Amino acid sequence: MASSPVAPGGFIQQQNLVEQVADYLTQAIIQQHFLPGERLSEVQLSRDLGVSRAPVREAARLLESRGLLISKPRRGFFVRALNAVELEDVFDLRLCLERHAIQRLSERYSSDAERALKQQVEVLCEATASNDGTRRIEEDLQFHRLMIHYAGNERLLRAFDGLTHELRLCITLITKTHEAPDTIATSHFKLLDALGSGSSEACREAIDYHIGVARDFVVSSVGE
Amino acid sequence: MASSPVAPGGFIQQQNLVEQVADYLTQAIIQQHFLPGERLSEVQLSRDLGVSRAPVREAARLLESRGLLISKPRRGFFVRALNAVELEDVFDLRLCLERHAIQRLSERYSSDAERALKQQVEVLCEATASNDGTRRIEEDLQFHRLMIHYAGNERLLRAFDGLTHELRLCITLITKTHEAPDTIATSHFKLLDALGSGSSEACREAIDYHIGVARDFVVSSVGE
DNA sequence: CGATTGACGACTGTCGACAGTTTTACAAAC
DNA sequence: GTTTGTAAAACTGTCGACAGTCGTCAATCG
Repeated sequence: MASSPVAPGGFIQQQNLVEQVADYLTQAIIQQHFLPGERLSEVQLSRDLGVSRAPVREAARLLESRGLLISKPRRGFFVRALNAVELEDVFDLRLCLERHAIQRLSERYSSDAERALKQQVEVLCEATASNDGTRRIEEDLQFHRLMIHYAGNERLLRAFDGLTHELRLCITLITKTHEAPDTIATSHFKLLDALGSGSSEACREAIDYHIGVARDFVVSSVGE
Repeated sequence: MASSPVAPGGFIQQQNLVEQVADYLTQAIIQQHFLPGERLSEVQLSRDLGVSRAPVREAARLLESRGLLISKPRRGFFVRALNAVELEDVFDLRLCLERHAIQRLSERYSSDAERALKQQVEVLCEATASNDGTRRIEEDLQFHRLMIHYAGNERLLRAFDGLTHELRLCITLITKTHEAPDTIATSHFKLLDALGSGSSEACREAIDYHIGVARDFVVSSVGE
């Protein structure tokens, strides 16, 4: 979407303001225009965006529920700063969710799901080749999101989405380092192979390795 | 638990209108003063509670993030109605989280944790004997919350708390049916035994059985 | 020179009001 | 009796304003 902070003047007014502000804030946080720990002023934001404080507050509360902001009473909203421990917790929970998802999916693996996942791996490979780090990560997450989607538990998917919001907090840190493109592809193909084999042990092994690599990669990027 | 340093006795008057409204709404929904699917009018609520619409809106958004309400644009907030499928999804996710938690806990089972859990089982037994259905369920959930707390992943605990909010949606349905008191006690003691044995297989087996029973119990209560 | 205190400024929590939209009520036509 | 069209009522989304509170910083005191 619009990556640069737009000047308030002629902007489209199709969606509700809260979502627009939430999108703006999310992008601004991800792109580190607001640094971790930084305080956000409702008044300043509403002035900059040309809206009143009400939608700003609601958007901030939304981002708080997603873990991107934290609010201190009478102090306002602050950009969430993830430390190494919290990040490990996030990946531990992600492992928990994806283990369960791939287990459930292997029990009901349809040709539909297989086709969609294979296509997404191709999109991911393409994104990797394009050298757009952010897009690569988004397509990577999208693959896992699809996997959980086809696992057939909507509530599980919601939990995963909640995690990805937090992962995006340190997305720029991750994009700074470059993983070998072929590694990414083969790593995901192994997941597909495990699913195709129908072996729940193979699935668990594959996802454990996959998430473990991602965790080590991210945690080492953050704990500098 | 470190997260709720509740001051005992008459503590400071809550200064947060939003929290007060949220608590009121939560209780009203749990006690079915607002029925599932019912629409909540911001104006009416603010009149009834003697506050303006702003805190009501924020509280409603909070409850929306907890899954107790859902909002439709330009329509307002509605009490969430869980169908059987969603409820099964909730229990499937709960199984996912608790499997992981008991696994992690068995790896780091301390005498501290053991003591706290045993004490909580006693509290639970007491609550069961008191014939207060709501309190029994709350103490039951508290046991599981403690278990996940001692598993050492704060993020995992948050995910569990998000689930319990949804479970409370049908708490009255559950309390209407009565489980055998001794069954509840022994079921939790088995979890403690599994943890004490240090066997991850035993832990998994115990939690699978435990959550499975709870799921069947609740789903059969709802799917009238 | 360091600690304390008091005023100033900025900000959040809360409020009432207005505009546009959705729902409802009602009447007319078939 | 049913359907359709219209108008009123109610509601949400958004706005600007006010009051209480918190942090800052300079002036004062030890």
